[in-house]
Amino acid sequence: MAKGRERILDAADELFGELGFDATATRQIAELCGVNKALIHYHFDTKERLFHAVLERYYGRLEQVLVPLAAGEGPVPERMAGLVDGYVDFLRDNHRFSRMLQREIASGRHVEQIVAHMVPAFGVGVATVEAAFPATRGGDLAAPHLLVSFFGMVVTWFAYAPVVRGLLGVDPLAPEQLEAHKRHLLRMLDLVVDALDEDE
Amino acid sequence: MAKGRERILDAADELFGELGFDATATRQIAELCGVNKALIHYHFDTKERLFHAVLERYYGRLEQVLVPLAAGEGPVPERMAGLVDGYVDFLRDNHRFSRMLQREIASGRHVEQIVAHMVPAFGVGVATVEAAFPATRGGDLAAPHLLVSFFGMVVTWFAYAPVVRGLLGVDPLAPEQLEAHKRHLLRMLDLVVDALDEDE
Amino acid sequence: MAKGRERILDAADELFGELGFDATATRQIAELCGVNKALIHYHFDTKERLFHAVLERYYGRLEQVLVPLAAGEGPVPERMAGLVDGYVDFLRDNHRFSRMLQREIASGRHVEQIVAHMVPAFGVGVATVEAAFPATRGGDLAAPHLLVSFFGMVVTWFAYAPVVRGLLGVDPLAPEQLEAHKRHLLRMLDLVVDALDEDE
Amino acid sequence: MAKGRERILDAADELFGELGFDATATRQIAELCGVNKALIHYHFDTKERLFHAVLERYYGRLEQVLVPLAAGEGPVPERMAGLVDGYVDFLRDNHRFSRMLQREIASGRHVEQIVAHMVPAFGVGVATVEAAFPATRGGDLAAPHLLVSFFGMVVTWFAYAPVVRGLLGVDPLAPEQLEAHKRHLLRMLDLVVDALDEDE
DNA sequence: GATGAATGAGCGTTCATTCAT
DNA sequence: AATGAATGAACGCTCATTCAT
Repeated sequence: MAKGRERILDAADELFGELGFDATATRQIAELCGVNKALIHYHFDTKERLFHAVLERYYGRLEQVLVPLAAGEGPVPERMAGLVDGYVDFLRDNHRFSRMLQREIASGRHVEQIVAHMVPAFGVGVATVEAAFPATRGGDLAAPHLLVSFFGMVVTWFAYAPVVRGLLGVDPLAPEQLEAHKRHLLRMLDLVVDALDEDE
Repeated sequence: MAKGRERILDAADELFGELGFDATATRQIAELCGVNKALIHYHFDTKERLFHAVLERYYGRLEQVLVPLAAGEGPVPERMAGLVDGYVDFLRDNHRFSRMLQREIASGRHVEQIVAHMVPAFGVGVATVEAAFPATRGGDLAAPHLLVSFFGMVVTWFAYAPVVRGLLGVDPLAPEQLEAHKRHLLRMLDLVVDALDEDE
Repeated sequence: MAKGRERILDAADELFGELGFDATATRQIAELCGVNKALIHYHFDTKERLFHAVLERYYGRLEQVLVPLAAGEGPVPERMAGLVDGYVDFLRDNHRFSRMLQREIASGRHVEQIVAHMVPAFGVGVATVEAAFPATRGGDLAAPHLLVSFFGMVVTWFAYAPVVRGLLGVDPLAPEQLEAHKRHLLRMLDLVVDALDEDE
Repeated sequence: MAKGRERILDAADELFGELGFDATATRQIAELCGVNKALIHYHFDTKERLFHAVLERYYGRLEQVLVPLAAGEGPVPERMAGLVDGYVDFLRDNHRFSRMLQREIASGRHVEQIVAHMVPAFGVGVATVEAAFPATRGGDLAAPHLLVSFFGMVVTWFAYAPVVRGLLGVDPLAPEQLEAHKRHLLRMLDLVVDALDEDE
């Protein structure tokens, strides 16, 4: 059975994502999913470990989406575009994930867990880009900077949704806006790939 | 007089920046600057308003730095580069500011205050870019997307410092790393400006 | 179970009755009955609601005593005397109740709750007196004034116990003094009933 | 000058009377009369002594009203009626006084001060009644009981104003209601005096 | 006479956690 | 697997009071 466990995870996901780790009380989680507060500790021991489990569930889903895209057989620039595309779609379908990430990273907490998941992905990314464009190693478009910049461009659009909404007057998470931003990101990628090709 | 007020602001800045709003207790702030807990409430009324005052102090400094750069007389691309440069320098010298921003924005709190400061700056930015490159309006390199992307690229490097450190094995906030990233950002800007020039 | 709940109620009764709502700290209540301070909020949510519950318990007891006396079959004057008698006895056995009432009513707080309990009793009282002595309606011995006066005479003896003690040099709550005052009240009632009979 | 002293007393009177001793903060008093909080302590030392001064001012006024009425030359029953009349008028013109009294007496605080003022008045009252109606000494209409009862009847009407308002649906402190209650009290006094005359 | 700054003690309340059942 | 009762620690905040000016 263990139906309670999943319901707790869902409620914790919602509240941690919406309010943040500190601002979420275990009492709220228990109330939201209709179980006793003590049951949370029975299943997850501490609030910290419950948060860990929520993050872990997200990373499981994310890797299921990104690994096939990264491991594809096509040319590198197309796979990079596919990853940007897939990552935007994933954040759109898991809109609380990016906010959770931003908050906790900036808080310096749970960073080990996040880094542990990012390091292998990042390693593969750097290796792939450097294999495709060996001349750029160490240049202004070196793989590590590129990856961080694209990661930043994608995630900022989601994490800053409330700010962007206030600035542009439209909902940055609405489908047409997301598509527009995706086209923008792919164009940026094009510019970079063209520059890398020239450097070659 | 009012020496206590400044000392409280300094301590609040440090703790809010390091731990976040929720994870910082007024008791900690009082202990850090050696004043009585009640004095915080005497000067700032609530913890919320103290945080507000800390942010406000940062925005005061930031505007003092950015406004002259934005209002310069030179060609637009050079002013854009100057702004990227100045913003990176500001975040380097106020390394807690970007983390505070990331956290609170992602938490959806204090967003009104942040937006209130960003809107005018953003408005000027969009108008300036569109005046310099009128053909791009509405395209994949439209001013709003560009601004958000560059803002995201700059701030991510700082806010994700702990992650980047774990990934690269070097301190991303060390002078040489910051310079390298600045060159990367300026190169990205070059690519965009070139593309905009071609579109013209 | 729920042994703690009753012990908290008892301790709250004692301290609210002795010191008043404002002058009683939840910490004191917890210490008096040997439970943790947080348990009070677990069972009663707020200090306000705890006070409410204490009052409610008193009204439950009071109604159990007075309703049978009021609903008796005998002649009205005898039932009035019975009520004075029963009310004095009740206040003697629940000596903190009248002080709590005086204080909170005079403070204008919890008045809704008190009025909610008094209104039906008062309504029955007025109707009964007016049915027995119809000619007095609107006169100087009109039922509402009479009821307030007798209520005032009874309760003042208890609520002003410390003053009366200082004035008379004897304990007004000692059995013989209470009996003397009860005889006084019944004599006052006699005078009124005789006057009402004459007016008829 | 000492203008500040009087303004503090007025503000303290209003707030103590309306909210009670505990529920009134010195900060509120200072804000209400527009002086600095520390000035209260400069003039009155402690909150306790400030309350004492407020009460003292009331007793000064009350004695100025009642002493001439009690010391009159006419027959005792008429002087008793005059006292009831004068006391009702005084409480009407100083409507916060009775609430303050009820509250603090029931709280058992400031009782020494109150008793100190009541004892001489009470002594004179008892002596006068016993001189006029010597046969009643120790009976059911003995002077102490009578005085407490009439004091209770008068003051209850004022102190229980919120309750009476909820019960009767009219404002018990409105002029016509006060007059009606005064007539009621004088009628009660008549009944007692007639009974005392018969006992003679 | 009057003030702004500062304090120590205490407030009601909430927290994550534990435990017996 | 699940619960109601209970706890110790900490929370933001308010209090009457003090003090230097």
